[in-house]
Amino acid sequence: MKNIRLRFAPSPTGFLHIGSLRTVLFTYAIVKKMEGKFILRIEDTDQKREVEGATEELIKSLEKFNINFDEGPHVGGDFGPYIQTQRLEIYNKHLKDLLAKGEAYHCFCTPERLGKMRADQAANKQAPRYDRACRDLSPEIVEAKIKTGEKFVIRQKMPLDGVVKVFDEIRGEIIYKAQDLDDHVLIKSDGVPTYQFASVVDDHEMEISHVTRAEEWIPSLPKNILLYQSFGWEPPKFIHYPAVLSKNGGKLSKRDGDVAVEDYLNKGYLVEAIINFCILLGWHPKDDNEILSMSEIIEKFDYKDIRPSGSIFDVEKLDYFNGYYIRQKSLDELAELCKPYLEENLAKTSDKKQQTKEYLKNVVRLEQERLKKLSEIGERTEYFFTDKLEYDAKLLVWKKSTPEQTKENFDQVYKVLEKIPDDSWTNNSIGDALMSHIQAVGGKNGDYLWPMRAALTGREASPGPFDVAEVLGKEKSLERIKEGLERLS
RNA sequence: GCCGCUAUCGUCUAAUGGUUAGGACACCAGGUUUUCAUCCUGGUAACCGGGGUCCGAUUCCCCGUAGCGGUACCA
Repeated sequence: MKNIRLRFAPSPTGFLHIGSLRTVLFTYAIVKKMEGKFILRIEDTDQKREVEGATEELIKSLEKFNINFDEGPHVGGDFGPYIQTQRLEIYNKHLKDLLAKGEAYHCFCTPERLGKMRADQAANKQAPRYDRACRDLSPEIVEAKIKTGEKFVIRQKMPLDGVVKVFDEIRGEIIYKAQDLDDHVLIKSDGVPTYQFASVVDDHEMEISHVTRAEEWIPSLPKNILLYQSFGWEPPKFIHYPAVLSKNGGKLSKRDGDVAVEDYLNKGYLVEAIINFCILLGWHPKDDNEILSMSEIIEKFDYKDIRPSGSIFDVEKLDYFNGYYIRQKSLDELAELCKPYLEENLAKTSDKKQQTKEYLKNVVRLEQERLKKLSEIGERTEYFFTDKLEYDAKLLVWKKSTPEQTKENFDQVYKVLEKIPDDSWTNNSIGDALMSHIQAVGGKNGDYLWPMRAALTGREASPGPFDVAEVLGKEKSLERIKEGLERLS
């Protein structure tokens, strides 16, 4: 039985894309479920597109999701190096083998010639494909051209007829006609291999048991399989993940919202929520229970259950998961997570009491069940930190009540609250005092509580008045009620 | 153009050769001793189209259509 070894093989071309994260998550779930090894390999054969520091950022991002590798450029391993541009010698060795077997050939065609060829093919409504002009050059000619310094690439020699049968673990057998396959480039003129060559060599050399990648790679599967055959290697299993699409069905791009994982993190999406949401894009647990921790995912994951069709990234459902996980957090942890988003509010107040950890926790507590994203905490709790509330006096009047009535009720509320001793200024005692007063005078709750809440917060919607009053403190609360009373005059 | 993949509520999805086609998000309504939120209850909402095969197709096959992907000395 072959060892289970899977790899994540990104190109260091920028930030970690949310679609790539789904790829990692799927792969990670498979590896852990099968108790295999997880390898990070950096595919940097396109040096032009490489972004400085991208690999480090990527690893950092993944660490936030608790995705760790058994082997990789940052942790080492027995199958290194794990960066493709450091493996050139390995590719060279295998290339010689391939050339000797006659499975690949030198091509001296210039980019100009190829461009013209493709233009002609397009004009004639033909499929653009290399015309194989160099495929049957004699060894002598090839050698002579190399000697004169002519630039060349190495192309894979495709079969001229017949079919190539490939197997994808999710979709089953796919059959390609050999005539539809192009003699594509294996080694570029600068001697660096293309993805098609490097990935096959590496997956073999690194003893990868299951190649996992996005479905956009399906068309290159026949070429890859043929390469394995040319080398005389046994191919691994191939699992192509369905695409993650944008709201309008296209590729998930910046136009449709955030695509970088870090953007979601910065907006205050929780790691648990992102994982839970992403794993459900193309996969579903058998028992219909969609709330899943990473360990539950690993326990239940089976790549055979991955759906073949693409799925749309619907941020509304992510919001739901995020709200859910925010509600599950302990207050201490949530307050800690909210801290960065509260900085702006903290800067507004000079009141020392409002800058204590205790006050922050109380404020966060009142918003915990209302929060969809951590980043909302600042705006939602602004009134806890400002000295002067800005709002229209009309806000204070409840539904069909009148300003006169409201004023009268306000007066009563003030008097009741005033009598509560400082040391028993709590949610419960405030509530008890007010409710029994309202009952005694035979009033309606809303007639008293709405204006109180509005005066305390200056908002249409907020946590309840007793809660807010408790957190605000007696002095501040009375001050605001008095101010509300004045606004009505 | 050529090649390939895909097709169940708006979205993520489940199941099935005979079912009232199930769940989740969103949405709507009601309830939870003030608003918002939470929570609870209920509701609206789907088998892409056409042919076959079959006693019977959402399910199997073919065709079409649509979406997506590939068609680079990018990955």
